[in-house]
Amino acid sequence: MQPYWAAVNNAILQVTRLYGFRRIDTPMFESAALFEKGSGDTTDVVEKEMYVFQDRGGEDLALTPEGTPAIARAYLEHGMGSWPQPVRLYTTHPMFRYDRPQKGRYRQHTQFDCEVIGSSDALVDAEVIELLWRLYGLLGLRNLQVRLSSIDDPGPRRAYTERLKEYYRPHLGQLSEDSQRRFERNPLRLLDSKDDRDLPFKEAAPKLVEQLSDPAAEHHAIVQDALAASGIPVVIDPLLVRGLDYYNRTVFEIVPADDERAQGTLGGGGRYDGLMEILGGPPTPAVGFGSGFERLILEMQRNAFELEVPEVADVYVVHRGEGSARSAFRLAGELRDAGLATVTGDSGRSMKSQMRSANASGAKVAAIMGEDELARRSAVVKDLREGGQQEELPLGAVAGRVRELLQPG
RNA sequence: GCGGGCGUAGCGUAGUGGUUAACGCGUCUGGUUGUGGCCCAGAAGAUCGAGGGUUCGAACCCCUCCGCUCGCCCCA
Repeated sequence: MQPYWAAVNNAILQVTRLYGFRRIDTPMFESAALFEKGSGDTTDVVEKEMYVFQDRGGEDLALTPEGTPAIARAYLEHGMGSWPQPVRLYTTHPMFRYDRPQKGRYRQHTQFDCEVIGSSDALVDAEVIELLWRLYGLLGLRNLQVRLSSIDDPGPRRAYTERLKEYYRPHLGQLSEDSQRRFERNPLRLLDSKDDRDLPFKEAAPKLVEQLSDPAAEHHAIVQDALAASGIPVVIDPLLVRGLDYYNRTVFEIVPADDERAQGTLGGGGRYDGLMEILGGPPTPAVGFGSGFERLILEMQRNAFELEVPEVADVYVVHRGEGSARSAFRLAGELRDAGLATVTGDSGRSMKSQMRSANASGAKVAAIMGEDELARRSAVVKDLREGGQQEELPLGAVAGRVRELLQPG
C-alpha cells in the first residue's frame, strides 16, 4: 500500500501549499477532558469510541479520536491568537476509535485535517471545501459529490429543535426505538434515521436549512454561491447532521456519488465558531475538515488510480569469487556516490542466482564482477532490459557507463 | 455496542470426522566449467486464527476469544 500513501502525502503537500496552510503536529494522546468538553461528552465518538486510560499520576488521557480539539488546544496554548488571523493549519495524524472494525473503518486510521482559525468569512468555508475537492481531483477521484447544509447558530438551532420535537411528539409511539431515544438526546438525528417506520414522518418534518436565521442564511448563500462559481457539484442535504457538538452553520461531507457503502464518506467538516470558548479561550470563529487516508486509498483503487511504482534499483552488483566481496562493496559505494540506486547480490550465492535476483529486482543494469574482472580491476556492465549486451570496463568507468545506459532515449 | 458470513504454507485456493493436509503462484537450489527473463527438475515452507470441549479419532462437530468482512449505530 505504500505507493498509495506516498501519492496521498504528495498530493496533500501540493494542495496545502496552494492554499497557504502550515503544518502542525499534535501529540497522539491528550487529556481526555479536552474531547469530553470539545467534541461533546454525549457524542458517540467520545461516549463509546474513545480509548481512555489513566497515566501513573491518575490523569485521564485519551488517544486522539479526532483532530479538531487538539489543534484548537494548541492554538490557544501557544498564543496563535496573536498571529496574523486567520491561522491556517493542517496535519496528518493517527486517530483512534474503539469500534468493530470493517472495511473503511479501523480502530486506528489516519486523517488529513485542515483548520482555518480566526475568520468568520463564509468564503473561507467555501475555500476549505474547494481545497478538499482539489485534493480528491489530484488523486484521480471522480463522481464525487459535496453534500452541504447549515445547522445555524446555537440559539436559533435550539428554537428549531423545540419546533422539531413538537412536530414529532404526537407520533412518538410510532417511531423506531432508536428514534425514540434520539428524541430526548439528539433530536436533530431524528432526520437521519433510515428506519422504515420513521420515513413518513421524516418527509414532512420541518427542515432546519429551510428556516435559517438571517445571518446564517446569508452565510449559507455565500458558501453555495462561491462553490457554484468554481463549478463544484453541491447537493443541499437538509438531513445532513454531523456527530460532533461544536459545529454551527456550515456542515459538509464529500461522498462518492455512485457508492452506497455505509463507510463511503471520504471527508467531512464544518464551521465551529463556539469551540474556542468551550475550551476556555476567547471567541474565535473557525472552520475545518477531516478526511481519512484509508478511505481515500480505497476510493483511489476503485477509480483505478495509476501509481508510479519506482524500480527498486538502477544497478545490481553481481559478484563471485575469492576477495570479490570487498571490491563489490566498494563498487556499489561508488555507484551510489554517482547517485545510482544500487543493490548488491549475496556473497555466497551463485552467479545464476544473483542474476535471477537482479532480473527480479527490476534493475536495468547489472555490474558483474568475477575473479577475472577482479584481477583486472574491471567489471562487466550488462544491460538487462533488451538484448542483454555487455562490455567490460575499468572500475572507474562503470558508474559513467551505467549513467549513459540509463539516459532516456 | 448489536446482527450475519468467513479464517487451511508468503499469496490465491482444494480438502467438511478416519492413515505422512493437496494444487497453482511465489521463494530457494540445480539443469557441468562465471551470466537473468522462457523451460525442466528438486527442495523448503502449514502448531489447518487461538484456547477449551465432544469423540477411539477433529482442519472438519460444539463453546469462548481474536481477526477479516457485510449490515446497523456512528463516522474518516
